[in-house]
Amino acid sequence: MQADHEARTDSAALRFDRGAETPERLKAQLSRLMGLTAAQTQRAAGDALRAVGAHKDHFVVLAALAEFGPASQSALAARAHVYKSDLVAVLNELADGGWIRRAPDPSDKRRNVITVTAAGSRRLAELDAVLAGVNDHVMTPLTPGERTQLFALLTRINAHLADQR
Amino acid sequence: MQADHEARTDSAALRFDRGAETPERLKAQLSRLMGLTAAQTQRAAGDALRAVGAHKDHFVVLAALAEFGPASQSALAARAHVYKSDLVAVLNELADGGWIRRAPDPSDKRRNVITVTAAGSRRLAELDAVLAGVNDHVMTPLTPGERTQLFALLTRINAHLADQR
DNA sequence: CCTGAATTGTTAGTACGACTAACGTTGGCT
DNA sequence: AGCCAACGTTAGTCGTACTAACAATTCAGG
Repeated sequence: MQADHEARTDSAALRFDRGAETPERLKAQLSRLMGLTAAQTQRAAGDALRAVGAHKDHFVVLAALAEFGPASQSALAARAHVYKSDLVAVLNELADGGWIRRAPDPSDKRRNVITVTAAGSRRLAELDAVLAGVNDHVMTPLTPGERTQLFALLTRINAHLADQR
Repeated sequence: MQADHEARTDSAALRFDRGAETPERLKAQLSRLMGLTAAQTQRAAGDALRAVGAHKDHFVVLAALAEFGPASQSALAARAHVYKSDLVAVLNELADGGWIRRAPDPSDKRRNVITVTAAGSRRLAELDAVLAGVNDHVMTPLTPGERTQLFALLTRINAHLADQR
């Protein structure tokens, strides 16, 4: 057996329509199509980030820091929508890479002030480029107009569902 | 505090664009938009199924049985793309509801033959209706033409990504 | 200024889905 | 006969979303 040189798992299990092998009823389920396609996309993004030693939250946290400036961990958790408990590990990893600095806040000894380093800014740019590549790869079969359309349709659905209650 | 009468968690954490609160870089990531929207959709589907005491695999397995006829557990696992290890629990639940029968195969004592009961057919129709309602709810803001388009775009992306290697 | 309540970072743990490994039983093959 | 493959089942890993509890610190009110 020599079957896993680069795909982690099946990769065909995420195919929505396998012709006669796929029950017709499943082919009508948008939730399934969206779920599978999102899983493919996230796997692609996850793999690409893993290849450079990062993962999703690294990008999210660096982006939040870059755009909103230094923050305490709980402010950061709120902004990046990462649980403060999970943030601890993310910050440890980012600090190990030298991409952020975690310093005690002199004005409030409960707080840490998180700051992006110069290397952190470069790292963010790197991860941004990686993800741009993934997005492009995912949307390869679509024309520019179709890409815009897809983005718009998903955005409307997302806003609609988020507005519920 | 009295804030969780029916939403299991945040529900706002799945919003893609929170205006000024959302870092601009995140607003360019299709993988994020797709992931969040798929999560919303799957949460809606999961909640709706849970409300009638079912979950995703119940539907998938019943659909496969209904369209391909009685099968052994491993055949079913292959067709429904459910791991045979997980299928055990699903079949236990379906059997408890009286929706399937699990009988030993007389011609091969290793096998169980799984059959849908009449109640199982009705159950499938019920779950199908529940999911149709969810799909409709999710796509509320879209016109019929847009719904078709979204389906088509996602289908192309899914096929493209599944064809990789 | 003192005491109780709230906040901060952290550790630990739950819930759940996707996925793998191993095992006893049975069957087909030669 | 003997060996390997397939069957159903149990158990366990891994990753991610999410909650609970806790010590340290700060803050507000009497």
